[in-house]
Amino acid sequence: MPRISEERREQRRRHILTSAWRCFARDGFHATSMDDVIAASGLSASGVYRYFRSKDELIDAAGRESMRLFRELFDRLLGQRPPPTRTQLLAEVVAMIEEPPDDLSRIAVQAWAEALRRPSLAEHARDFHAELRADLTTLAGRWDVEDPEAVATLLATLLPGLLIAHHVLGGIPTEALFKAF
Amino acid sequence: MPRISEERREQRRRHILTSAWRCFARDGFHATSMDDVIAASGLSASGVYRYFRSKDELIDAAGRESMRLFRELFDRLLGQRPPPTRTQLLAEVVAMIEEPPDDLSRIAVQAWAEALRRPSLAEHARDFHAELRADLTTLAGRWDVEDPEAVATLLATLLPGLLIAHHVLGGIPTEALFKAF
Amino acid sequence: MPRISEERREQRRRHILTSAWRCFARDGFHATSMDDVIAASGLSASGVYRYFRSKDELIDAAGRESMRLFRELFDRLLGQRPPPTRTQLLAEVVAMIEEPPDDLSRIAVQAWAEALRRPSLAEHARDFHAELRADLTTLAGRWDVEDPEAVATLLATLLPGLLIAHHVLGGIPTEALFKAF
Amino acid sequence: MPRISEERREQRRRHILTSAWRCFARDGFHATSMDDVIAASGLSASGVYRYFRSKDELIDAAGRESMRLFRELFDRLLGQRPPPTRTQLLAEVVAMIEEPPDDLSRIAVQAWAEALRRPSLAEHARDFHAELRADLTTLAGRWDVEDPEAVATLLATLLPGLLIAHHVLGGIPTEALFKAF
DNA sequence: GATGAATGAGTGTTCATTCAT
DNA sequence: CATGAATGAACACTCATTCAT
Repeated sequence: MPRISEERREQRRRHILTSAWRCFARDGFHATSMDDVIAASGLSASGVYRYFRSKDELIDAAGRESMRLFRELFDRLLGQRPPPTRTQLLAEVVAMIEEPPDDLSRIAVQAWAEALRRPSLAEHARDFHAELRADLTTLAGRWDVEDPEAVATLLATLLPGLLIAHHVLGGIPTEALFKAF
Repeated sequence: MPRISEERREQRRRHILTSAWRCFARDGFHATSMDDVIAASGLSASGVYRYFRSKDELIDAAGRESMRLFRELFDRLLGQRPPPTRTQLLAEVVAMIEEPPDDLSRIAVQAWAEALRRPSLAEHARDFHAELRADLTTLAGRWDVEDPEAVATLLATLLPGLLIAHHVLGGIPTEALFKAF
Repeated sequence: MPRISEERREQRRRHILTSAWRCFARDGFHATSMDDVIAASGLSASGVYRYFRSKDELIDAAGRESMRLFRELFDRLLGQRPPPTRTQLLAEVVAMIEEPPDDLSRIAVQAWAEALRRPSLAEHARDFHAELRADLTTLAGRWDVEDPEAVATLLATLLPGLLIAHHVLGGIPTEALFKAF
Repeated sequence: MPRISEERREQRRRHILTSAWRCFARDGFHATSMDDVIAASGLSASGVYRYFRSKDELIDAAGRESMRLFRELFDRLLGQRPPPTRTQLLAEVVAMIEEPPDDLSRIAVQAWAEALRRPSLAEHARDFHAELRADLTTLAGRWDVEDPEAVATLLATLLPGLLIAHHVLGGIPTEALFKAF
């Protein structure tokens, strides 16, 4: 029987993950040391290691969390009533990315890079992407498009480029995308 | 007078960069140690440091090189006579990404992630992207599209997604993109 | 009044010692962590610490126990009726060592090494050895030997070598010892 | 081409091994930290690691060295002209053990214990023991004994007991052994 | 000019033990 | 009385980089 409730345990885990999150978003997975995470969490080294067995586990959890949060945001977007039009959807995705804080999308960019060498993250990314495409397909079914699935795929494939445009290239070229899309 | 020496110097520099390249593509920038690079180059530690003052400089150079090589590939594509149609272009970009070796695109993914924290790389990425858009715009001018610049922008923004789809998501959904685009 | 409680206490203590024993025999005193012992015992950390104040105390207890058990085995051997002859005794000691499980003798070897730095264990080892020599002397008095004490001493001194021969050197050279002894 | 001569390299390696030796003799293999060894050597951490890839490698080397030194001592004893008699040999072995410094024999005791869990050390111990028995057999051939090999085996098997008697039990019972042997 | 031995600061992780609950 | 979460100090080891030769 644990002295700490399951709830409290989960809470602590989230606290550590959040602390790591901030470090990861600022410095990247590898330029963040465990000491950075430990200091940010306010716990002791072994306190952190009780909840995450290794730095890798923490990176994994952060990467997955970034995709989970993206799903949540998309779920909200896709669940709107009345369903957004094509233009509205793109506008809202862009707004979502541009809206501070941008921790989430910074970590997503790194998670994709990290997925190159970390099969567990790659798998998670695949799942995320598949679900996203499925949902977008449903939504696109309501638009006046010839092939909803194809349009959904294009949108989903565009996503990484939007993040990179925002963070690296000086901004998302919203106007142009509206016109071309 | 030191003409040959200058040439040799450049040659050496490229050799080191190529050696680092292989390591970076395999393990990422941060999981690659300078010792890895030094061993791969076959030179001595100080031999490497004579040509690159720090690991950061090497990462920078590798990131820039990845963009330079991409430019080269696009230059070839865009310079074709007769100029490729919209569909042809997309097909050739996909073919270029899918064709081994995939070192180049692996490093590009990492370079974008690294650009989040490294202004010099971000700047370079911006330049690359601007040039790419300009060239694509010229090309798109020949297609039957309403707004060539918008189409070029869409294509350029799509690029990161294509790389990630290839490396992480199990393949580029070529068919769907053809239809939607 | 707390009679039963006292009994239970002793029982618990033995349970912990037995659990530690298994770990120590497998991994040695120092490559065994308290967490290993705690996990093996099935108790909580503080449960274990209630019975043994420190790892050192546990090592001490295990070392002493190994000598106590050796005494028990020798007591049985030496108490045989009719008393064993010289050859029989050696044979039985060898049989005792070679008979699995060999936890006991593995720990004895480690206890001697540990006794180099741990006066309390050294003292215990001295006591054990003195008693062993005394008993063997009594027994040797019945044999046809010139100096029973000398023979007993030789036997007692040989003991570590027998254990090491068994565990490290690939077996006790029984035949040769029989001839020479 | 190394900047440091092969000779100097070997010298440094021996220096580190000697520094570790002192620590190991005092505290045992496992209660000695690499920092202890590093401090004793006067080098930096990575300086030590250039010569020994891990603590395990250092323990191995120390264990082997202890056996090598024992061989050297025995070689000298066994090479004496005229060859020692039985009694002389035993006396000299005892003298050798009792003569300070006793680092060597302290480490030997620990090496045997360590050999329980470290096959490489066990193998080395076996080799050492086999050679020792062979040499002793040759020597015993000159004595007036029925079975030289058996006597040699008894002597070799006795060795661990002598060390433990010296270090742990308060002294080697020389007199008794002389009589019984 | 080129070498590679050497470094100090830092890495991720585990340790024996305690104490709030 | 018993728990197991928490700790601080230590652990073995690696890093990017420099400099005596």
